[in-house]
Amino acid sequence: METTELKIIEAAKKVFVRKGKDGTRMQEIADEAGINKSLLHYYYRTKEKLFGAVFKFAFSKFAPELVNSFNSDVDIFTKIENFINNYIDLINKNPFIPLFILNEINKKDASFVTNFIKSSGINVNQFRNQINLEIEKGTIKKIDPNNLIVNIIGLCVFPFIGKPLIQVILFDDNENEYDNFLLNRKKEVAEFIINSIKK
Amino acid sequence: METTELKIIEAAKKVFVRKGKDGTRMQEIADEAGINKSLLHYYYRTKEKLFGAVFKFAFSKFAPELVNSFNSDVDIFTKIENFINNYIDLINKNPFIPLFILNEINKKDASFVTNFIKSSGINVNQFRNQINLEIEKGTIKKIDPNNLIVNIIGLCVFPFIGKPLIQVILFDDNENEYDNFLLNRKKEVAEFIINSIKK
DNA sequence: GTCTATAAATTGATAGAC
DNA sequence: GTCTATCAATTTATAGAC
Repeated sequence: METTELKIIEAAKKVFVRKGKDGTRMQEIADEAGINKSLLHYYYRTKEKLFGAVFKFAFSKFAPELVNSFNSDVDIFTKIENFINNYIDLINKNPFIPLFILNEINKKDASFVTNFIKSSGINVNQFRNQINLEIEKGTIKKIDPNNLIVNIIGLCVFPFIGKPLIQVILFDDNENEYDNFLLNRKKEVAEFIINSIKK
Repeated sequence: METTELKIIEAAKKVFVRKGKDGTRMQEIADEAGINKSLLHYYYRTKEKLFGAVFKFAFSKFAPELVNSFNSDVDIFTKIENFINNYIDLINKNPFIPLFILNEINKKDASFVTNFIKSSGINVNQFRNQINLEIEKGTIKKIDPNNLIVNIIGLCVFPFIGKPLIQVILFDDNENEYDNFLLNRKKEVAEFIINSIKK
């Protein structure tokens, strides 16, 4: 099915994610969708509402993976490895969404962010408990669970949002080398984290 | 000294860094500086040129720290600890600059990024060699230097650009708890990395 | 539902008085 | 150097024909 509404939302995703809310022109979305500008307003009354739909989509793309991976019922090392594999795969398929989310969410006021995330169902308690349990059991070294969680996510996300910088500084602007770097990244991150926490 | 030009650039930094190039209005910079909008154009002919000055400043704030820390002549563990301490201090003093840089640089075309960074003098060869040497000597475990460098920087930067998200997800939107988390972060990151690479 | 035409508001930039 | 007034272009949004 290729309805107009679908064409609009797909085009809006492309342009908003690449250029941000402020940098996006309704005309460009219309061009990308191959339709008239007025039709955008017919389906989504305002730019703000269209942006809202795109933002919600972008966020909901990444939240479930977080929830499912962190709450799955496997041992801690497998869980960490699974998360890294799945999350980096996901970012690879949508490389511009993380920076888009981080950027737009930093502009929103606090209450919006709170309400939005609360309704997304992200909950890390199960994983937090598991980390503390493994520390008690002596499987892993003592570490603050919140710091470990931030480390895991940060190590997955940062290479993508920093790509233009890293590619030039570390790889002499060679995109092939950078793609190769990203290919190995899953293995490297998992190893780096496991090495750090394993007793 | 409180010249007009200084007031303008200070105001421009504040607004551009918070709202990005596209989200910034010349009027808002003028208001922030307490002067007339026309004066902005008198000193910096266009918005683009004023933005250029701000972007250059923001970047040059973070580049020297990278260069100096990575090229200093100390043992690898001290170097990593020093870098983390200095870099997180620096971000703490300018918490919105990293996301600003990452966001704007992702919009620029590749040749601009290349030329800009090349002229900034960032060079990681000394540090890269040191890592390889320590691996040979058996001081640290085998690890790809580029991955280690990305890990170090990412672990420092990510908690700041992800603050609004992390604060809600991990700290129930309690800002005090998050500030406390950031306070301990230097120690935690250093420990996490050293634990991972030390033999 | 989809288009053309146009309104209404915003905004970067300039001209010109002081 | 600094201001007021204003232009010119852009851009969101709507009205109305088909």
